[in-house]
Amino acid sequence: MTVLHASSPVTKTAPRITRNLLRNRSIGELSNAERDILETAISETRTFRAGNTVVRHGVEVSISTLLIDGLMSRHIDTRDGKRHLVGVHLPGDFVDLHAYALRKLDHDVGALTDITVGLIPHEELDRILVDHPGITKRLWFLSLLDAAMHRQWLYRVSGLNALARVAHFFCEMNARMLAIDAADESGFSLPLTQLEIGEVCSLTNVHVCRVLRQLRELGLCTFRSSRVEISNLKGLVAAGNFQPDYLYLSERVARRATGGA
Amino acid sequence: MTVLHASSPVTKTAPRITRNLLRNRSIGELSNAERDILETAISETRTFRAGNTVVRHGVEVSISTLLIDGLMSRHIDTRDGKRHLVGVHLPGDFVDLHAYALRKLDHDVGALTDITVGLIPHEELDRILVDHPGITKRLWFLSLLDAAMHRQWLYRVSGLNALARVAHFFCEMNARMLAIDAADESGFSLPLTQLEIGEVCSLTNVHVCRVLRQLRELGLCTFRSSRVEISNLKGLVAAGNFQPDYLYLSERVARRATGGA
DNA sequence: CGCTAGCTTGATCTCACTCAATAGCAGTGG
DNA sequence: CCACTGCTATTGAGTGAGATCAAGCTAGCG
Repeated sequence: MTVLHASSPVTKTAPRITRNLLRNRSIGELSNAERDILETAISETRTFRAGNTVVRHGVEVSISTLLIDGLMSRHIDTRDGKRHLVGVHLPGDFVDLHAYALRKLDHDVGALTDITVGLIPHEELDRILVDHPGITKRLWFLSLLDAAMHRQWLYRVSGLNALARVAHFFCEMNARMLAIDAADESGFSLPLTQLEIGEVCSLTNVHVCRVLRQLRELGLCTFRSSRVEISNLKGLVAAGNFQPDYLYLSERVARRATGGA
Repeated sequence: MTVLHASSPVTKTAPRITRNLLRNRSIGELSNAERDILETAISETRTFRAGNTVVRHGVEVSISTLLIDGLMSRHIDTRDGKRHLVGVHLPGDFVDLHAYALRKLDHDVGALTDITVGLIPHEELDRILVDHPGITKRLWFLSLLDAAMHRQWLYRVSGLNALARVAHFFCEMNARMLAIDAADESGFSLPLTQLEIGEVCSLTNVHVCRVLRQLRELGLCTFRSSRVEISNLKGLVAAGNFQPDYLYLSERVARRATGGA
């Protein structure tokens, strides 16, 4: 479990592994020195195929993973076989940083698409904790961001109806994609099935399908072949009652994420 | 906002202010030295009356609050006046520790009952961050615990029906109360209205009332005059599909919280 | 070509919401 | 002392958003 073969050597040139880490957030970008330290801490990179479980709940772990490429999920499964997503992760997300202090996770972590991750042994984090309080605070910030997203997800499923939930989720994804430069004015790629969107929004795949049609008919957005095409961002933001402050984005990106509302 | 009168002097004798902080958790108790440092960091204690808002969302804060006595809530309000609780806090909880790295909160924090809190200026946390990595890691752990609870709340409202939600919530409260020695074998005090339980479980007060009757009729528990009387803990745990691992309790308390399941 | 996974649409059902009326209880003031 | 107000709890009747069940469709792929 702890011994992983170094299949792909660490690349520290050109596009940096940490390029999307904390990118466009309110606390400002990482310095090059900070990036160096973090990239040195990454012992290796690794790939997983879509659908694979990366970390299973309850198992003691000694490594955390930084998502470099692809989409990951965090989910809680029920005895009757239903899956509930409690998080969707994009490149630049420190997917299971919380494993560092918790040791065991209370949920599963999986690959939604083929992914590339960087692995950081917890001894490296120990070192950062002692030697680099500045970086520690930034990593802590990341955990808190995660919790802030959980709270908003809680609001989403308990405070919004089906249409608004999906709209809100699309707005969040759009905002986070914008932050890592993975969305343009017209939309973004979202390689999820309708079933998975349902697992995020606590809806059945059947109802997600109906809601997507509604969003289309309202002229707000179109979801087809793993891409969200936004036709009316302000309308979508209003439909989902989306306020991006919980993402702690840089002002510029926050403005773009709401269509300048 | 930042200047607060030192109405009640800090007491460092007898029952320590930090007595419930991280009490009975899996990472072990705080040492006396750690308690000393944290208690020195608490600039003063303060009281609020039930119903008051302690921290409002969006306002920059420079102090975090440790709950010493009473119950607090964290909630997101909707435009149509509905309130959604995203957290309930017990003595020993570091209610808005996340304000330290986030600066502004994305939700409101309020007093559910009359409360006493300890105030820790963020400069003190800065000092701890630099000088005491061990304490920093413990505080970080607390933030992560918070996030873990959010995830389970997400599961509760999206994966369980009305009866199970309330049962799950009662089980969580029981477990957390046990951890701070505020519950006995028969039950615990829970000074919430049915409306507030509804705001936690995403149910209307009317439906909470019906669910409470069901729980009574099933012989699982009774909620009356702000107290949960548990008649069949194992049954309640089963009804709520409650697994306390997300609370990262000490083994002893975890066992008590499930009735030795 | 057939198989499978995902999407779509329709019909029916149900859990929890809404609306409404009543009762209990605490506090307040005459 | 009782009358009044406001909050909380309780119970009933009717409603509706989304679930469930079922069938057909589409597209990618070995």
